[in-house]
Amino acid sequence: MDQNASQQETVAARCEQRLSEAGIRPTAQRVRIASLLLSEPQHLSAEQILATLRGSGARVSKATVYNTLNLFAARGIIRQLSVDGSRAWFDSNVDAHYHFHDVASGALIDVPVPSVEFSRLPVPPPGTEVAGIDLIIRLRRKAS
Amino acid sequence: MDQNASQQETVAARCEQRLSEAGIRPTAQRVRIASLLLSEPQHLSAEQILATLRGSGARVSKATVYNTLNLFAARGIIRQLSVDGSRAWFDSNVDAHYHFHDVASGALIDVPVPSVEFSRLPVPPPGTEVAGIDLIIRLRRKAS
DNA sequence: TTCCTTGCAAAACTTTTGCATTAAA
DNA sequence: TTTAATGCAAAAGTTTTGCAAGGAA
Repeated sequence: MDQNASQQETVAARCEQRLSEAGIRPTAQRVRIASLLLSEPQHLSAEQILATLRGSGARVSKATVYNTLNLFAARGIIRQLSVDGSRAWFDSNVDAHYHFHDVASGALIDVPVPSVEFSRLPVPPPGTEVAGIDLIIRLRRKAS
Repeated sequence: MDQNASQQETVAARCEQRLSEAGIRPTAQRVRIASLLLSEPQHLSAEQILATLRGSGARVSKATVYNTLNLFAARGIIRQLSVDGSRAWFDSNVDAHYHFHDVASGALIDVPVPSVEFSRLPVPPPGTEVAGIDLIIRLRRKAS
């Protein structure tokens, strides 16, 4: 067994366990989707995931990809991002963090929590409380 | 002439001028869309605008609504928001500001700039600069 | 006239859903 | 065996586009 294969097996096994812990039945498709997303922190669209899986020989349907991503997001295994309205992005980093968005290229870059500090935040309207803060710093190419 | 009619005329006239200043030919449809949006700070979807205009007897097509909203957004007359990925929201307030988003009801509430203060922000990646900051504070119903 | 805008319908995309089939426990 | 997940195709929802007709300069 070469190193790549064993590495993938390790990732798959870890994902399987993580899904089980979340009460999600670890089917072949779900483990493959989880392995793809959770191998490293990244931002992927449903179509990208479908194309990547099919490109690597997996049998997966579009419906399953969407179902799975929604399920993962609902269980807190991934996070769905609204960046530009054209499509949803799925972030494998569920720890609190923010984003740079390079408008020209569409690239998303994680911004760790400690690099943003709020010295003042508005009081939520009566009867509500803050559930989360989505911060997107839009970037353009510097002229200079 | 009653007060309402004269008020509407004033709004329409103001919108017409604003469009002209932006180099946009103030056609009947554009003025109506601008009047609706710019009468007060608000967040509307394309469908809402279409329905409202048709409900008040205007002859407007869906294509024109979308074309017009995109045009206005490109010229900085309105601002397009990505809140939840389901559809675009158009904000008639183009001054810098942030938003509360009541996840349960979908409501959007403006947050004025002075009520948010950043004491630390990340340095943009080399070759880029900050074009804008989108901040959405998600709200849930308070349990207590 | 000439150019721009509109309306309509169709197309393009992304995402969801219904249902028969298949796989998991 | 029983329940849940998958795949396919179709549907649904939003937004864009092609093109003929209409309107402004």
